[in-house]
Amino acid sequence: MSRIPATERRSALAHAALAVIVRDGLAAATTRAIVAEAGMPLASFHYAVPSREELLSDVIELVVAGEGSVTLGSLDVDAPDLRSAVRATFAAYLDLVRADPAREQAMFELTQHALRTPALANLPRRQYDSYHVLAARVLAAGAGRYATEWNLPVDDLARLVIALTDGITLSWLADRDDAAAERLLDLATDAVMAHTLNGAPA
Amino acid sequence: MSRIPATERRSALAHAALAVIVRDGLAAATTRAIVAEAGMPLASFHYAVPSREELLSDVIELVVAGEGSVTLGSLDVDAPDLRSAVRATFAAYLDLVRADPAREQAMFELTQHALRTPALANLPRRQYDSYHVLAARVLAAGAGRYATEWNLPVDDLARLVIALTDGITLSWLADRDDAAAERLLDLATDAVMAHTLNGAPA
DNA sequence: GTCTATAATGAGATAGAC
DNA sequence: GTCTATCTCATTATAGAC
Repeated sequence: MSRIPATERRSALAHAALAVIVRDGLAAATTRAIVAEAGMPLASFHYAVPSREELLSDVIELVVAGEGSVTLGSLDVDAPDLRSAVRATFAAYLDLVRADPAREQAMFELTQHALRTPALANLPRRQYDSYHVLAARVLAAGAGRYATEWNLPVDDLARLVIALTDGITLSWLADRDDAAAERLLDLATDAVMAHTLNGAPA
Repeated sequence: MSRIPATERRSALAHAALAVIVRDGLAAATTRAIVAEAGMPLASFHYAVPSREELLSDVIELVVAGEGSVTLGSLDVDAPDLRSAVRATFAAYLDLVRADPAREQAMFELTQHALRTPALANLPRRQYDSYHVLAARVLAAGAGRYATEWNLPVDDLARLVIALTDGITLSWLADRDDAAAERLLDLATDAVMAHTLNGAPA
């Protein structure tokens, strides 16, 4: 494990830590588990990072930078209309959650940890800012593509989308009820589509 | 600390643990912190409870039983119409979160912990069931009071309400943006009111 | 039955050999 | 610079005095 600069090691440790947190949870992400994941000796940890808390800060930076959460590039371009595109995008997101539930759980765990840690307490704001920015971009692109407009600021609608997304995720994680989740996707779609200029009736 | 039956001690420990988790987070809820909160000597812990994990199971039972989360009895009876009542109820909930953010955070932490622990993995389902039942009851009562009907099964709408509630809570916890939260309450109200029989335009 | 005192374990962090 | 071996501390859990 020689010839690797400290900054690269630090980054490798952060990625390894995220992998451990996703697989086994935040509580299981001990320094030992992290270096084992990274294939490094234990002492490399404090050679590259001052403390475990600082590494967790790095991990949350990864998440804020979008490396942690599943991301959707844009509204489904194959959909015949905006409503279908919105529905398909919510559905695609839920599919990603279903395919890797532990990943979304890890995001929540990291957010909660940051909120409890004074030195990290400002990170969740940036994390949700990045979510909101992403949602706003997707909403704006969708309106443009289907020649529609939203009847309120896209930032407000973005916050609704992220709130719905979190709520969809948490309820599915709790009860794994696919049928109920599908019905919830319909209602989430309605909630968004109610704010097109012409009202967009179902 | 004498003459207290083991079952009462166990219950006292669970309540003390919940208090510690709310105040300092789940990671800080060590056996020492819990017995200190309960005013008991350390050895009482394993006299009343086999292990820390079993006590956490008790704590989640408290939450499922409704002792943990803030609960709203019914839709605001002073509201002039159903829309106002729904808006006021969402607002009242957000006020409770704002008054005691750590409590809602603790609920999320306990849910995530349960999902990561095989022996507790079925508890979040019951937890969310109880949320959904509560929401369904409030929705049904509200429709009755204002002589309206929901145009879909109240259980489906209840799931939307809980999803919105979780989303509202998480976004506010992350950025503490009161103004944005207020606008989100408006959109959440719209989302619910879109499903009254007559469509209930804003 | 209750609690003091003490294991036994696993954690974060470091000294010092190479 | 790198890693083996170790330190120190906090944790869960228990033994044994009263």
